[in-house]
Amino acid sequence: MDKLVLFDAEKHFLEILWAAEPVKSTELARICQEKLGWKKPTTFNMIRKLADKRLLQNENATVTALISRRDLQRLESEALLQQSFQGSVPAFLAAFLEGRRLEPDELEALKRLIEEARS
Amino acid sequence: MDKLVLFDAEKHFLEILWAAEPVKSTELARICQEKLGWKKPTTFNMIRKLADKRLLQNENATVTALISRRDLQRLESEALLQQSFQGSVPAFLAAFLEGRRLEPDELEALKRLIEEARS
DNA sequence: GCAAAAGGTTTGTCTTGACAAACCCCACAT
DNA sequence: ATGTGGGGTTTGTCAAGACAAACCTTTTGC
Repeated sequence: MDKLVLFDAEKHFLEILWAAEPVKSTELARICQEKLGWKKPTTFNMIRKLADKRLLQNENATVTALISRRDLQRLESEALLQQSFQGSVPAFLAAFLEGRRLEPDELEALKRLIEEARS
Repeated sequence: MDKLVLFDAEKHFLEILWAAEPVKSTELARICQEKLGWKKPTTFNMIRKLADKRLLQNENATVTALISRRDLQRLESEALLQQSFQGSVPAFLAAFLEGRRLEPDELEALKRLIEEARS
C-alpha cells in the first residue's frame, strides 16, 4: 500500500464503523446522521471513497472494515516516526520525555514491554 | 496555543528554515526556489502565514523560527498519542511492537531512557 | 535620474476535501 | 399501477491549501 493519508472526516467515520461493524449501509447512514449530522449521500460517498482506498468493503449492503483500529494506529505511528524521527523509537521517546513526566506505573509498563520484546 | 495543524508544505518549509536560520528572507526565497521549486511570492506568503501562526518571525528581513524541530516533533507526537492512544505512551509502544521488532541496541537505549526517567 | 535589486503584498487559479441536492434503479406492499 | 423503502450515484457548492502572476515601495548603484 502506498503512503496512507487519512483526513479527519475519514477517521471519524472509521471510528463509527469500528464501533458498529458489520453494519447495513443504510443503518450506517442513519448512525452518521445521528452522530455526525451527515445526510445519506455523504455516508455513501464516504463508503465508496474508503472502499477505493481498500479500507473497507461494502458487500450485499453490509459494510465491514478492512483495517482495524489497531493497525491504523500502528500505520500512523510508523508514519510519524519515519517522518520526524527517522524511524527511531528511542528518539521518539527521548523527545517525548523532554516535555512530560511519565507516571511510575507508566514506566513500569514500559519496562515490562521492553523485557517482553527481548524474548 | 490552540491545536496546531501543520500541512505538508509548511513542514517542508520549516525543515528548510531550520537548516538555514537565521537567514535573509531573499536568501530563503532563493533556497526554496532551488529545493522546492517555489517562486518568490510563494515563499513570502508562507513566511507571512507561519508568522501569523507565531511559528517564525521576520525582523529586518531576517527570518528565524520560533519553534524548534524538537518542540514541533513533541507537539505532533503528543497530538497523535492523545488522538489515538488516549495519551498513553505504553499503549503506543505496545501497538508499535506488535508490528515491528526492535533492535537490541534500540531496546538498550529505551531501557536507559526509562531508568533516567525514574530519577 | 533611472534601472535594478531588495523586500514585500494583493489577487487569482487550480486542486481537493467536506458535504449534500437531485436523481437513479429495484423490490416490495397495497 | 403506484408509492415507499432500500441502496446507491452523479453533480454541484463551498472552503481551504498550494502556488504564483502582477503589482507595489524603498533602497542602491551607476
